[in-house]
Amino acid sequence: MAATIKDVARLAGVSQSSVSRTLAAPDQVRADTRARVERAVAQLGYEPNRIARGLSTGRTGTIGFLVPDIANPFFPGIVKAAQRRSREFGLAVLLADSDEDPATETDLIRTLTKQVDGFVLCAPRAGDDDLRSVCGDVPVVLLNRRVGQLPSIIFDNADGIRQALAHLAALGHRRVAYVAGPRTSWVNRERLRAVRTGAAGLGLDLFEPGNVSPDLEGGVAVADLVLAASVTAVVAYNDMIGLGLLSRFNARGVTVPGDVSIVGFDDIPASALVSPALTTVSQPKDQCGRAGIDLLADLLNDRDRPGGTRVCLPTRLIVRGSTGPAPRP
Amino acid sequence: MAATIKDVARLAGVSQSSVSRTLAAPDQVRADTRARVERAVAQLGYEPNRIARGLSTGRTGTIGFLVPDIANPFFPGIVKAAQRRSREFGLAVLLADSDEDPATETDLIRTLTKQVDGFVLCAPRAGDDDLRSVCGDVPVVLLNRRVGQLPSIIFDNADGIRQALAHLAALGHRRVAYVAGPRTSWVNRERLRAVRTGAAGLGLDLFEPGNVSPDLEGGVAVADLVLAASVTAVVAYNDMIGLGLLSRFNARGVTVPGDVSIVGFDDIPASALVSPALTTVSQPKDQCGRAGIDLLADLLNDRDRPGGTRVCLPTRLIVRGSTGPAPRP
DNA sequence: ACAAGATCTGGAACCGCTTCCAGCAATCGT
DNA sequence: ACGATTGCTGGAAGCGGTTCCAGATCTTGT
Repeated sequence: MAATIKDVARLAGVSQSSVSRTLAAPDQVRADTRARVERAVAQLGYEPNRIARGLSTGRTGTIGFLVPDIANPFFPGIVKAAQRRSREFGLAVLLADSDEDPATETDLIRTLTKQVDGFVLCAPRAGDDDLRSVCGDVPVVLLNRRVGQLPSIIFDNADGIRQALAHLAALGHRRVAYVAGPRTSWVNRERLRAVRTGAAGLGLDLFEPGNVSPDLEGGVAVADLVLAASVTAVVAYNDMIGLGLLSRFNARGVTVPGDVSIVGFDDIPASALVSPALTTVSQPKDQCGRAGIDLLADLLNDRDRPGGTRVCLPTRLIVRGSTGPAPRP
Repeated sequence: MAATIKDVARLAGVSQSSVSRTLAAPDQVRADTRARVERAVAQLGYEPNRIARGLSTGRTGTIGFLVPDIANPFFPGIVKAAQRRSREFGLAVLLADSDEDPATETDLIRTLTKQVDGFVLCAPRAGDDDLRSVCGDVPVVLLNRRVGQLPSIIFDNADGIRQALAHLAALGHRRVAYVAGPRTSWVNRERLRAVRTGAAGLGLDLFEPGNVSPDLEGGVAVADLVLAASVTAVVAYNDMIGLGLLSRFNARGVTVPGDVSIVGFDDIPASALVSPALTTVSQPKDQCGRAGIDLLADLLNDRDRPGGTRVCLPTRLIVRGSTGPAPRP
């Protein structure tokens, strides 16, 4: 059995209180008491039981990290960074995967809420109101989603889209398609809006084949529609759709970027591996995960943040092989 | 503030004990008492505080799930399945990422060990003895690793390799390379052994360029060595190495599978997306994650398992575009 | 050297729940 | 109808910490 605070107290010849204090507020105990306690702690290899501590302090030293789908290549990078940062704060991470289902999501939050000090909700699928009601009970940081004034870390989707469109325009493209993701996705709405204003600003002719599921199949399914619309370039809601387009174009003998250019969004690992490699908008995922934990940690210690509680991270266009000059008509 | 057991007891007009019993062992309380408690529970929306329960029962309802690198595409699928299964058991999952470092790994296990009921260690990097010592304190299930008689779920690496070599032999390949992964990896040792016996059995000439890191760079770095050895096919320790080989071959104008065939191992998502798509040995990852939780749950309830505590899951060769008939000399 | 103040310490209550134990009521056998 | 089981229930003692409070000890100023 592991040593308890009582064992330490007995060995050191002091009271439990003193042991507790030595650990929590060393400057409140006399040097020699502290020394004896520390010796006893070392000798017994004592480490406070976090569960017990949690019961009396109401703080568990654990945070909940919720993702819609950990198997989606967009998320592991964020989780990893968050994980690493949490460890630096001595926080453990309770991972929850909602399987893209809003009901499961709120359910998970509800059941986990008493075991954690706070939540990081990564691209939550639940509605604004549900999210707001959750945040009443426990500190929450939103990642890749913004709801009112709630603390959040987002990427500069609009600027990413702007860069992508400017890149295409510079290559001589005049008519481009935007393949939208799920209608209910906050990020999709952001990107869609940016595409519309961006296209208008650059004088681009915009074709919108509608919303598809944000995976390979979605891209494959919409590819022929895009082709029939005689665009010379297509911007995809995300890389998976972009890869689906690429795959279907290849299959139909449409050359990329000779006949049509493709730009994705997210810079998932696979995008660099296909050929031609996918031009895409990259987001600092590790920074996002890290900043999410930083923000939550500040919230937990109700520290004020100089930068405010709503962070926007820059995006960057990565030009690879899938974009090239527009073909001559 | 959330309702406590006291509130429920007061409202129902019974003692705390009865409330507790109603929840834990309903058949030990009289029907009408139970009914009153249940009504009070419903009315207050009471849910027992797991922390408090954990303190008195010594069980937290949480399991630790440790991976070497969640950003490695091999793991998210397993984590996801494990996650889903845990939820069915009412278990929460504490995720830990060791960053491929054995010391971090044992450290994580040690610090988390008092917050969890048990661990699932996914492809642990620590040495056998460290692992054994951990398992003394807390129930542990090993995934993709076997250490003595410890409970474990592994894939049938040997059979996967056998299938891959048989496939190549059938295509007329006579001289093949095996690009080994990290020397310290248990899985690598398994696969290497299987390659040697398999090649001998099939009368294949085996070239071993040595160990490389199990990522894209590893594959790229070793590609020229493989080529210089005039093999017609190469089996890679894993898909990332396989993709690295493919990429370098492409760059050098070596056609795949015209000049040389490539077989990977793991069937990560990207392998299906590249062209030619990578022939690879697939492992039932979701089954693995699920079985890991099942096994741990049995251990936690010290149930006896009919199947024993060491499970071996089948592997399956997925033939794609990267393998073809051996070129005529 | 002594009172006032500051510093340190131990006792005890408490966090929310489980579980042992004793007691009481209802049931049973004869 | 009576004692012996059996079935339920409430009280209370933990689980392992933290923290408030009162009292003991040590400084300090004079």
